[in-house]
Amino acid sequence: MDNMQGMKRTCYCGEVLEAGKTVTVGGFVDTVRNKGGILFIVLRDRTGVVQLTFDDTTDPALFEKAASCKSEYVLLAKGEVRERESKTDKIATGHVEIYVTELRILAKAMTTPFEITPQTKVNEELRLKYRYLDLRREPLQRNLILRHKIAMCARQYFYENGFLEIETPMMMKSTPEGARDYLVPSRVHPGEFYALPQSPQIYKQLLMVAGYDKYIQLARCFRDEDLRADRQPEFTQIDLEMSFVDVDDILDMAEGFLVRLFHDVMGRELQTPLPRLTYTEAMNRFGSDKPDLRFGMELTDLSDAVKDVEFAVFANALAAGGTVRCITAKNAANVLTRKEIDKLTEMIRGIGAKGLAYIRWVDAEPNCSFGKFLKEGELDAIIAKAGAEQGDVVLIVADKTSLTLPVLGTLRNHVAKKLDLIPEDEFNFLWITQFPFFEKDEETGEWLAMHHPFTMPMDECLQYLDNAPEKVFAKAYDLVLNGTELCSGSIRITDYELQQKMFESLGLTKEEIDAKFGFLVEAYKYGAPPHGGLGIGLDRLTMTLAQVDSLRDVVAFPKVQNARELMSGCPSVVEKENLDILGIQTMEKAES
RNA sequence: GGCCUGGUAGUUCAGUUGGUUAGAACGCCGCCCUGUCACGGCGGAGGUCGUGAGUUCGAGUCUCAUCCAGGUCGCCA
Repeated sequence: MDNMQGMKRTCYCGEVLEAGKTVTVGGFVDTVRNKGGILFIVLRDRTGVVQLTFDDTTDPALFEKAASCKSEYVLLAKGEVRERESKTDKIATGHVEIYVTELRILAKAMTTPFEITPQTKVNEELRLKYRYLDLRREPLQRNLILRHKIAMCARQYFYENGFLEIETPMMMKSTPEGARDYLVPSRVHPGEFYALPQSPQIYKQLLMVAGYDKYIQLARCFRDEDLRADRQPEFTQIDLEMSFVDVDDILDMAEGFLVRLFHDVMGRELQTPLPRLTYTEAMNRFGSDKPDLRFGMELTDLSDAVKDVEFAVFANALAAGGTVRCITAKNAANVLTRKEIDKLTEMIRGIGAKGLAYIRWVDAEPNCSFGKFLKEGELDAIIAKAGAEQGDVVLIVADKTSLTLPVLGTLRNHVAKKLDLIPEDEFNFLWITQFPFFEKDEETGEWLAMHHPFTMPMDECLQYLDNAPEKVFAKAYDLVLNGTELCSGSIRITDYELQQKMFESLGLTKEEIDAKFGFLVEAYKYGAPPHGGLGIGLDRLTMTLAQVDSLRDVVAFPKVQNARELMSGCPSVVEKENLDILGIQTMEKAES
């Protein structure tokens, strides 16, 4: 094995573009192609690949050494860059090669458990166990580099706009967010715990009280909940907070960042202002508070058109104060066969719907699943309202409004995917504003805060706080991109009395308030400028811009569904004496 | 915690109503080849069919349990 003494890398593999120069490159062996008297090594680093060429007539010893190289060996090679005799346009450096005069083998490598190639079909479990090898692959490198560029752009943009980056603690008192906390035991205070932040919410609000009127942080956040493709237990937020602002100021600032991001990182122009929908409008039109606007297929209210129909499902839903609504899938009759509609029915039953009525219009006469209940002219009225024509399928759900809308929203996404209606390579942002302040617990009938209890109600709603919680909307907003929630924020309550009132309407006792956030309430008594902010999910943003389906593709060392990290195997059992120091008793983990 | 899908050479997969010695491609090892670039040619090694029970004369194949991974619902304001 060689060392680097006397040699220094002068450029990256992907930068070798010009013949005539002498360069030194370092990297991993991608492939070795030994033709007998001439030998090629493709060397790879994070910028790309370059071909090293060896000739057995010029230096037989060097040729032998090159011939001994295997995949993934780490090499340092010096030589003259030459025009190739036979060029290729398959790689960026395909018109040149390095005629190597000095070669160092800096490290040998075992045969890897899977091939390091851009496209892989390898089981993700194996790739995650050898994550450092998977990360050598070009797509993952590209994603992590994209992530870096987004983070850098965020810092630049917000720094230029006067934001200060301030770190908040990783060990803190539990915040009043909704998720379970990851806890850290205190050795000094046995039986007491820190929580890892679910977000820096409280600290950034206190920074506003402290007068640091524009704050930003790329904040690591932790939530101990079950994972999804778009949910990891630890994630990063571009977290910010501003003073002396109202909703529009914050949205404008965030939009400025997105414009800059798209220009600098994606090389595209973003039209602003971004569309803004209220929560109520989004639910009514798309059945979702994070609608994908890359396609239409909006919901239609059929309640009026079916109000006299003697079909028990519709009549019962309407009588109970519910609704009858539909989506109309244009030209879908061939794809959405009877069998497919049955599958859809089964799917929405899984999310609480009782069933799915449909009109499938293939031949001259539409086929209607509830046709026998219809009187003269009623089908025409429904079809007209739904805007259906021959070739279309109308999918109808009748139930409580709070169930019907999200079910159709799910159906809308599902059908759009099925019909291939979602354009690739399009980025469709929108803001959702005016979220309901309270949410009724279906079981207990209690009103709960939909956002954290420091969210400011809209000015015109304050009068309803005591008597009509359903009429109270919040100065809260989400940013949605292609159906993914990217960002969430609000204006905070800065008035001490109003904050007390909010706590009271949420049923918190004085003792509970004191114990949970006494210090925060106290802080607001010393004068707080109006403020608000938001947190942009860096992981999800990267995932969407990289056009991949899983956060695992944009996180260097992700965790799997059961929150384990397959490479190191953590979480892991710790020595009993360590637990004793912390005053923690655990069940003995069964050894298998 | 519920539901769905998957687990067979290093990797990706095939494997017939249950029946001889479980196959292919890529990778790996050896030899040959002076312009390859998915290099090519010849030869070779490599398997506890996730694990454990059961049914059977006989199980990769059928049954049950269990582990692992993915998706999803609950959950994540």
